[in-house]
Amino acid sequence: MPIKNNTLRGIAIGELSDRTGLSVSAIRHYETEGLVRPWRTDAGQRRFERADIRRLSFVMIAQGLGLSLSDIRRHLDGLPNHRTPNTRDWERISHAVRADLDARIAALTQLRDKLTGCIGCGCLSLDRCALYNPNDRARKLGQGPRYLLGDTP
Amino acid sequence: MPIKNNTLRGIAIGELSDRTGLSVSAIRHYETEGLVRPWRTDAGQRRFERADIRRLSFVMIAQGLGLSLSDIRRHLDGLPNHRTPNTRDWERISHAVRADLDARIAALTQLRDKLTGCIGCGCLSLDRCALYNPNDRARKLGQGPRYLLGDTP
DNA sequence: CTAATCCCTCAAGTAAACCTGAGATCAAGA
DNA sequence: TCTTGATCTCAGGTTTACTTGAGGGATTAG
Repeated sequence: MPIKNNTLRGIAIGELSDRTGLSVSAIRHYETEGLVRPWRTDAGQRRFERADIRRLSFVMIAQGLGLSLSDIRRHLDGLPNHRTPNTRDWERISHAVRADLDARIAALTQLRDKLTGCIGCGCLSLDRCALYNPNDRARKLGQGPRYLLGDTP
Repeated sequence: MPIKNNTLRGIAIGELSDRTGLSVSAIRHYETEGLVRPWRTDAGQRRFERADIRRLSFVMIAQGLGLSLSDIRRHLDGLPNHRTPNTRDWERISHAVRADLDARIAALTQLRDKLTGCIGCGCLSLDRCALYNPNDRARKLGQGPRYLLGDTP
């Protein structure tokens, strides 16, 4: 049976997986993306801290809100490095996430209103439709998939 | 110089590219995705119709609104097959797109309000945060990237 | 007729966010 | 000590929406 509740020796990746519901591979991926920074045992195994559970919870929540991992990393970088983040710290970055969300909702609402105005006007043609604005459309950021809404590179 | 305005012989892909602003490769890709269905010359070259310009405009607009190609194909399937779509047809599918948008805005707004409620409550932990609802989070649709907002498979 | 375009079909690459082995090591209970 | 079960790394696959390049016909102006 795996080790449980061993705070002093740190939390192993499997246990963290159990506690967060994230897969082991996802957690490893988050490490390579800089979202968590576990220390290593002499043998090279990852050990996490209790605070990382909340960190990963934030990642999951922010993803549910539609943020990309790089967005999330950017937000997490707002946390203190050399002490465990407290409630106020989390509050601060949550406010920042809310601002992101507000902006995306506003942009989407604006587009919807344009579309509503266009329906029935015989529009939807390239030459005069307000919706077809090259600058408004998702810009090409190199290749790969476009950011669906409010593209954030 | 390329052929222009040859409606009888159909529009070649290069001209369609010039008229829509889409790249040739993008148009070919849209064909493989079933968004346009050009006929072929004896030699196998694609020929498009005038109505395809509007069709592609719709694709571009809908993409700007954040719809995926499969979403768009689903909408385009609502157009008549054996005659050129008229204004009323386009109106109808535009309404459907609007409904999609409304739903996404509503979902996003609801999430934002939950987040707002959570800020300052010392929340953001897996056990009691309203934001962490496994069913609300982007579901795993096989692998690949998650749909950023209101995932639509 | 020929050079200059245009077009065609694959195959493979790109970015994001992981998953799935393969082959090897580590840790802990019996 | 030995045998599971957990971990490790690294390579390669998946999806979406295309792009780029290779190798080879098709069209047309001159």
